Parts: sequence; structure tokens; C-alpha cells
Amino acid sequence: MSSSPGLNYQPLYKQIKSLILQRVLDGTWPPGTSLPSEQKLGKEFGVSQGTIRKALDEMTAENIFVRKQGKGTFISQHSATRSLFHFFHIISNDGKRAMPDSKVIRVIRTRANKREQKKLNLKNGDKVIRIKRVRYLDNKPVILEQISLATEIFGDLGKDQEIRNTLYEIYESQYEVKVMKAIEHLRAVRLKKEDAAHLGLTSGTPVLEIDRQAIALDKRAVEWRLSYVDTKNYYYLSELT
Amino acid sequence: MSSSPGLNYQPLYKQIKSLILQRVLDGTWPPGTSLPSEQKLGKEFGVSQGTIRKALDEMTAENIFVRKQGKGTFISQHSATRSLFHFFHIISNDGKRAMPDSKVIRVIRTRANKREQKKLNLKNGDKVIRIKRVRYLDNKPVILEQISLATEIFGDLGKDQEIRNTLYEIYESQYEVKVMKAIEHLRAVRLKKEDAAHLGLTSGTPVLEIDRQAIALDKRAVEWRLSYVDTKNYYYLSELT
DNA sequence: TAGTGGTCTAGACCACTAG
DNA sequence: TAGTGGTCTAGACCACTAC
Repeated sequence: MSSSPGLNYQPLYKQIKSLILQRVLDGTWPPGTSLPSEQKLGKEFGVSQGTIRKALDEMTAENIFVRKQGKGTFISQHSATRSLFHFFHIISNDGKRAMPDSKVIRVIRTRANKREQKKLNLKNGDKVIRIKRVRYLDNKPVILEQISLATEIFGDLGKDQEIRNTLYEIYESQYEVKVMKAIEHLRAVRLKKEDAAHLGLTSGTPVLEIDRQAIALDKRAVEWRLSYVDTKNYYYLSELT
Repeated sequence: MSSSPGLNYQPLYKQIKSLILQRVLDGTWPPGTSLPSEQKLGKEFGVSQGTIRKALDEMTAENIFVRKQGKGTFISQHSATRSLFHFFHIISNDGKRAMPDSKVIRVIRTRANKREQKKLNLKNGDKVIRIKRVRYLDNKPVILEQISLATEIFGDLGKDQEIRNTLYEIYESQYEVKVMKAIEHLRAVRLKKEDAAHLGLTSGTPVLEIDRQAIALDKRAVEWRLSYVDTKNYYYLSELT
């Protein structure tokens, strides 16, 4: 547990962090379970409890763990609420967060097109699952979205299986994919003719396009999502801190 | 430096934080200057250096300070680059961050309208400075924005004074207003007829509307900004972590 | 060389949870 | 009561900066 200073110097707690991250990635501790106590980890890695704490504190700030005084340190899980609060930024004009409801229009399996190849780092010929769905807020259609997933990772998703509202929970519980980050590109575009009916709008209406790449804990881009949002009664919230 | 446990228990380092925050707010240490060392602060407040460190670390994470090993802890400043990286999220389609250039169309001083009163927490009759400007990227007009500021805070801004590109630097250096946070509401709207010429677009074109409230270190909403962005060659970047 | 922040340790005590 | 994370201390040494 050391490296000679100078060129490759990494603080002890950083080294501990990557050792612990490995265990999270290889499934030693499945989501929801608790880690050994700081004392035990310290003994095991041969460092002081304070050093373990520094590593765990940083990883907690990165949303990998949740710590509860008196109870322990837990692998964070995508609960429905967390998914929504963290990754769903469409808010009603009155400031309320509505719970979205989803209706799948179709699921197809096909070869990735150029754009999907780029967004998901796929090779020519790789296959994807392509899901199209409408999301409802307050019982009205507000978001039309197309979701692309590499078949390699999410092989049987959508086959004989209801696609629930909070996909990120499914990714985690069934495919061991932990979405930790999303990169969204937003623009205003005209609603396309073939999409208009799904949102109950006329073709050409300005809608908010959200192009999202979801990044997993291991840095892979695991999902590409293209959404069109009717922003007459809703807005996209972005907080810069 | 203590409070009886139980009802109002606050850890020592939290108490230290608010004491230090006070000094930042009352101008004891102007932006850019350095704080006393951890040792000195510890002596002064009668706590250990580790407790001071914990307070400063948290405040550094909140962008209040910048710490430099071997040099010291400094009050953070809005440099032009920081302003842009932090608060300017319009990116060119090729992924490059362009430096915006601004041209002021007009500056007026008037009574705050209802919306301004709401966004800036003003009373009926309070006055505002209202700035309208176009921002250029790669020498083409891309953003049209209207900025409203309470006259009470920014009395003489814009009077006989060039309004430079990075307003947040001016707020900080000339008005002791440190913008720490921005809340943005985004939607897609049709470009209004009277705005079309400024962006070289036809009326009705979909544009991205950004409604931004800027919040200062002392939690006041100090600026309201309504922008319209032509997102044909640019997009708004939002990262959810 | 002196001074700063950054890391690491060892140990004490506190607050919270659960049996 | 025992075990967990949270706070606080005191002290050592390291890395970086400036003189």
C-alpha cells in the first residue's frame, strides 16, 4: 500500500478509493448492502481509520455511497425518487415536480445507426434496443422520447417484460449498470410532423430537444436518449452552483 | 465557542464556518486576498488546526475559497474565465466553447414590472436597471438578452460606463456582490417579431428561452436575466452528476 | 530556508441506531 | 449496551511556493 513519491505519487486515500471502487464494480457489495465498518476496513488495508474515512467521504460526495450515523455505510441505490430528483428536471410552471407516467409506443432491435454508434461507442454492425415512449405529466402527454441501448449490455430488456417508468432502477437491479452521470445537450427545435400526434401538438411547434448520454460508474456511455418536451406548461430546471 | 448539546447542537466546524462567512460578507477579506493560515485561525478561534481545515474545506467546495498548496487560502474571484466556464453553458455544435462578445442595445432605468418584482424580491415602486444586449459567438448574433438589476444595489451601473462582457466581475469588484449560484428555467418558444431582427432570424423560429435568477453569497436574488438563444449551431450543456 | 496547505496517524469522546 | 459514523484534538511528516 505505497508508491514511491515523485512521478506517480498518489495519496494513500486515493489508492484506497480505487481499491474500494473495484469492489463496488466487481459486485463484492451489491447495491443496498453495507460496507464493513471504518475500523475493519482500516485493519484490512493497513491504514488508519481516518484515511478510510477520507476515502469514503469523497466517494459519498460522488453519490457512490450513503452514510448513516449509527448504522453504517451503504452502496447507493437508484430508488425511484432518487432517479427522479437527480435525473428528471422537468418541472411544472407552478414549481411542482410532477411524477411522470410512461407509455411505450414500440420496442425494436436493430443495427445501430451512425448516431447511436457515436453516442454509445459502438462499432459498425453492433446492435441496439430502441425504445420509443411518451411520458405523461398530470395525465397529459408532455415528453416524447427515444431510448437507445447496446444489446451487448441490455440483451433481453423489453422482451416479455414491462418497461417501467424508472429505467435506471432496472439497469441497476437487473444489469448491474449503475448510472452515475448524465450529459445533456439542449436546443429548441420544431416538432416533426410524425411526432406531433404523440404530443397532441401541431407540427412545427417549438419543443425542447434533450439529447442525453447516460454514463455508468465505470465511465461507459450506456444509454442514449433523445427527448422532445412540450414546454408550454413545464420547464427544464438547471442549477449552476 | 460551544453550545450545549441537544436541541441546538451545531458541530464546532459549522460554527467556525459561519464566523468565517461573516468576515467574507462584511469585507474583512476582499476578493483575491488571502486568509490567515490554518494555524493562526485555529489560535484565534481557540480550536485545533484540523477543525479549521474542515471548515475551510467545505467552504472551498462551495466555491467561496480557492486553496493553493504552499501559498494559502484565497477568497475566490470571478475571473472572466471562471464566469464563463461556470455560468455560461452555450457550446458550439463541434463541442468548442466560444468566447462571447456583447453589444448593448439599450439601458433604461424604470419602475420594476410585476415579473421583475417577483424575480428580484422587490416591492411595488422599486426601481430597476434594464439592459438589453446581443451576444455574439464566432462573430454571429446568437443570444438576445434582457438583464434586470435592482437600482438599490447597482445604483450607477451602466451610467457613463461601458458594460463589459462579464458582468459578474463588475458586480463583484464594484458592488461587492458575489454571485454564487444561478437558477435557470429553460423552455422552447417562438421568437417574437420585435426580437427577430436582432438575431437575424425570422419571427416564429424556435429559440431556447433561458430565465435565470442569479443568487449572491448572502442568498439574495440580485439579477434576473431573460435570454433567447438561437440553437441551430449551438446547444445548452447540462451535466447531472 | 521558512511558511503554507495536504496527508496520515492515534486516540478520545459524541450522536445515533438497534437489540 | 455495543457498534456505527461524526467530531475534535495533537502531532508528525510531505509537497509546493517563494525568497
